[in-house]
Amino acid sequence: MSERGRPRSFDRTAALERAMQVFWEKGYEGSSLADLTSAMGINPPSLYAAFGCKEALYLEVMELYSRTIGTEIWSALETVPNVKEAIGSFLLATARAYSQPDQPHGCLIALGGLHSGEVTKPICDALCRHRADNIVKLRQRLERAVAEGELPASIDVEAIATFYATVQNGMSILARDGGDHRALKHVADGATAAFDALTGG
Amino acid sequence: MSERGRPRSFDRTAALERAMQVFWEKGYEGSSLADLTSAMGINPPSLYAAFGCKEALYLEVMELYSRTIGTEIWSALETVPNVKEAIGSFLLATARAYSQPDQPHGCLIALGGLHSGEVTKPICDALCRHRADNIVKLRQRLERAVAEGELPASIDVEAIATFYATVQNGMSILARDGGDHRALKHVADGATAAFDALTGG
DNA sequence: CTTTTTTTGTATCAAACGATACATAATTAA
DNA sequence: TTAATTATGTATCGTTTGATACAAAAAAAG
Repeated sequence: MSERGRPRSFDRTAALERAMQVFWEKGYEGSSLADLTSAMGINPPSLYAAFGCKEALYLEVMELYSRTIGTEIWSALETVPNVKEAIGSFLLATARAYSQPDQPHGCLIALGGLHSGEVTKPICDALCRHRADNIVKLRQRLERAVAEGELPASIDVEAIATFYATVQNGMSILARDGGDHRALKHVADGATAAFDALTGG
Repeated sequence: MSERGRPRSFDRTAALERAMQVFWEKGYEGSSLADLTSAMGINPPSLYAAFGCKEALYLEVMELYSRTIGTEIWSALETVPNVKEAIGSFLLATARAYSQPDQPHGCLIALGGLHSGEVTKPICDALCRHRADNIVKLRQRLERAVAEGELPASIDVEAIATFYATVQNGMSILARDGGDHRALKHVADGATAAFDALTGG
């Protein structure tokens, strides 16, 4: 790409990961440029040259989060054959991810942009889109189970998908309030135990 | 109390209610003094004379919210005799309150202070205390049901209370994302349907 | 009356905010 | 070499932030 001129003196990916930690912990509005540049180990002009602006940096952080932590949480939903076990594994992965001791608790996406005054419109839209996509993923997994004959076609897939996405989002708040892995696992187990009642089994 | 001096020219309670709307919609950091004074119909010196500072105003708003909207949501939990119906009513009241068309969607307390950088320490502590108290209220209701012989003593009351508080918190995020009363009711119904599985019935 | 007390509106404060101007340094291309 | 290009550090920009100083206004107390 750009080979001419003075080379960048920092690792762009490493800096982005540092920025993710800051935004994840403090939120968009709560993270000042000073917080970010300090954590990233660079000065403002380097940040603006490499990422554009604070908003663009946040959007890029969102994609990084989705690609790494997000994938970690959601992969089991597709890979586990039995639908109830798949959702159970997905919720346990959520409990695990949300209580990692070396990371901010809860989900960057679930907790972001919940107040209109604290994020820009593009960020709010992107966050809402990601959260809506979570419901879609769950619904499609349930539809697959119906297609495979594992669940009756009479179930309300949208309602059940919304239920599990809502439980997961609530787990982010629980994790932020200091809920440990044990507490999160109880919620995951409880929601899994509800599966039969929800699917009319 | 203070009868001497120039009388206040605005309704303190009405102004507090306006402030609640702003904080509820935009969050603490997202609400500027200009937003607040504009909505309250007063100038900064009047705000500071009547409420102290932005932080104190928010804390007072929290109490108002808890006393009004909060009571609206939680009263059924105590008044309904049957514990499953009590929790069901509590969740339906939540669904109703979170989707009022003339109010911000979701709960001021559930959505507040989720990012350390966006609130002061006293506010974060007060919000966490309120949310922890929600779990206590649910646990005590379950303990009452056990004492009344409605549920077996073998159940994990803390785990079940945490589950329902978590579902309720998730409903705030769903409501913020545009989830309507129908979607919220589905979640409430689903969580209520899970009651028997959770209580080993 | 006059004095005292409190509130009000205007105008503004110092600090923090996101974002840049600018000169210098470091690299490639000619 | 020289020119062109890009990144860096310092220092600072204009705005917005939460919060006040101040004088005028409006009430009760003496």
